[in-house]
Amino acid sequence: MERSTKQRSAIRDVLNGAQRPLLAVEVLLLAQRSVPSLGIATVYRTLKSLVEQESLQVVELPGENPRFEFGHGHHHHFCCKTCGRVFDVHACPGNFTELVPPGFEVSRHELTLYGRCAECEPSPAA
Amino acid sequence: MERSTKQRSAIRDVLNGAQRPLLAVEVLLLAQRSVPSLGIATVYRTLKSLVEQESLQVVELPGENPRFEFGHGHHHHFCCKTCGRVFDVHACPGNFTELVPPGFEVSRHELTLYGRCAECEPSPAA
DNA sequence: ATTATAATGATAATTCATTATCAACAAAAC
DNA sequence: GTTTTGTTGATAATGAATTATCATTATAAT
Repeated sequence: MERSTKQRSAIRDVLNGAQRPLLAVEVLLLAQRSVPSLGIATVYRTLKSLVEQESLQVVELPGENPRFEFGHGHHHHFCCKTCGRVFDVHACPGNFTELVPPGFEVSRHELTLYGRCAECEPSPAA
Repeated sequence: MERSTKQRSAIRDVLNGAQRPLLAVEVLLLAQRSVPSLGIATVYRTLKSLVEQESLQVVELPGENPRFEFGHGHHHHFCCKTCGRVFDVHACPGNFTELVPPGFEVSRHELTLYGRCAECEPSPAA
């Protein structure tokens, strides 16, 4: 049977606590705060099984490594070009069916916004 | 000086002819119609220099390898889940500034639509 | 506390796209 | 046609993320 370990709890907690999707490396670093000995292999193993067994979602942004977050409905993402962090955007402009030519059928969409997050300074030469 | 070769013309022609961004492998296969001996190394070399020197744009879709297309203004993409091809979508819903929390600044956006293209059959059990 | 075995962590191995290497080839100048 | 040297293609090498291996550790039942 499956055992409960401090490593898995730490990884779960980190994913639950973050308000944003995390890279495997981010999970590692954040979870090492509670379990310093944590290795990257355990992170990958746990992420993989969470994705297979539960509601952990894989978030893929263009040209970036997969991020992970516990699912909470349809939403989009904002990527800060300064700090590289990705935030959830819970608003959605709606359906984009009318953007495509006749004969095309839209079933899903992904929207990624880029810019500067609230915590990052505006560029010096304003 | 730079030399003009049949390989480069073939690659250029393929990129110009396609109405959509192409993977390196797609460029290879399409260009081999005119130059059967064409190797993948030449494709990568040519794509790289075109991106550096000219208006060849890199199109990154979530979880996919980069595609390439000659630039023609701001637009988005439609990815057919059946055939895997990516098409240009020249319409744009506009700016998404109001979707993000105060303090956040949106400078760019990427929109990817998924569904079925006009050439692919609808799923059998309608 | 003992035991069975699932889980961990260090790291080797894998995967796969992309890049480097280099001998053979070919474009452009002469 | 000959020469110069940029270009090509086969393939080895690289890089980076992820996965497998395996001895060790730790959970949970007894």
